[in-house]
Amino acid sequence: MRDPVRPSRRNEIRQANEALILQAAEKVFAEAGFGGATMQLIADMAGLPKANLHYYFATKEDLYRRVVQNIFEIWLHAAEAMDDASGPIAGIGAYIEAKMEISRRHPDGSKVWAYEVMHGAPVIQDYLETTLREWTAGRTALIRKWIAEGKMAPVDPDHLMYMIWATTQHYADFGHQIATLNGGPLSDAAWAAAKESVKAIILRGIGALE
Amino acid sequence: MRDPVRPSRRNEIRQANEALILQAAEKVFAEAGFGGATMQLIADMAGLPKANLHYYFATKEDLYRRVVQNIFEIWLHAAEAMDDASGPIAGIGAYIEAKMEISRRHPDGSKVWAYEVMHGAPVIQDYLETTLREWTAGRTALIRKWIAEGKMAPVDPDHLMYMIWATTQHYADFGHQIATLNGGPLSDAAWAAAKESVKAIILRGIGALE
DNA sequence: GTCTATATTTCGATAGAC
DNA sequence: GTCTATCGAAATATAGAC
Repeated sequence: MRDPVRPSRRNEIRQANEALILQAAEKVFAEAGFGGATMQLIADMAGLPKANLHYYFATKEDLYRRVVQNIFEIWLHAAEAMDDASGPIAGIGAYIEAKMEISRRHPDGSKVWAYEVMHGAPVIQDYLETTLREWTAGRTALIRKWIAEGKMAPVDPDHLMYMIWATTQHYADFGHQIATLNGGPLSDAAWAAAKESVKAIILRGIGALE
Repeated sequence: MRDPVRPSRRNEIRQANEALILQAAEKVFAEAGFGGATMQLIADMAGLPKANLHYYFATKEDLYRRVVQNIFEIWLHAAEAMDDASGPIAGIGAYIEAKMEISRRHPDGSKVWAYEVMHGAPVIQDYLETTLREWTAGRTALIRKWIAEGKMAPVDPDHLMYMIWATTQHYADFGHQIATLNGGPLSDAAWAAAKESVKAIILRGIGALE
């Protein structure tokens, strides 16, 4: 064989290193934005020489794009419980819980997404126009069905989705502000209380508790 | 006189140029973040040579700090209608309306604030710990009073404030995403509908409509 | 696949004529 | 107070030995 490293072994190395770099990149992009992040900082955090990053990801923008796509995929799967539910209390309640849990577990990914959208979505505009638009249309249709069945008040489904996104992601994107006002990071109990508060106000707000 | 420009005239020039630069800087910082913004871009947008920016603002960070302080001041004054109200329907309703109107009129300022907080508030941490904390304590005390008087449901005042901030600012910070899903920027009527949707869900959600 | 050294560009900031 | 020219630092990206 010309190559001492077998394809499968090489794939393992590539996958492991890509994951390591992506994890470091997510953190640095979240802390500094795309413009403020440097390949050197990402390399240091990953414990690799800077040139290795360019071996696995051709450009800084390619690396950034992968980080944004990751959080997007995670969010897309968060609504499966909503689709299976028979009504808004279980469905929207489960969706809020899932989104809150993602804010807690993946705050950096959420921040990178916020950064990307805030600056005009230069690298994921096509996702907004295709995948996200179709995904949203499906969920608002479900909400309209629940309204027609008398299971909740006739609220605007789009603005309801915006409120759920805004509120749940706020605990990630503005986590630093919340921690400062709270006198420190939210404890497990405080996170549970936050979930319940958000669920209670929104579910009552759409008339799903009566 | 040694100086051909009288102090008052000089002050007028300084004020006018500072305002011009701050306006351009807000737009560029909103579009690119602190790290992605360049003094050259800001100078081009203001129609001035780059060196003039350094004449009025010693460093890029000084200029950025002024932009962040501006939006903070605007938000602080948005709750005056809340303080004067006799209950949550008028008070919180007016606060939501004021915050929505600011998101519509100052989307760039809102984005710069979001950028700053998302990245750990390196230049306005002291504001969070002093002014914002005191301001929030005053408003949550007012909400607790309304709850004690039986004017609204016993929701957690802090999480209610987070929801109001998150939802209203979402229309500025994620305005690009909303416009994409909406098929274009929100019309006057769409903005009015957004305001009413947000008010309706939150006011019903805190039990202030019954 | 890894890493050192470096090419090239662009940034923030300043000097100095006007 | 304005503007051209430029310095020094730091960035992305690559070349090439191992």
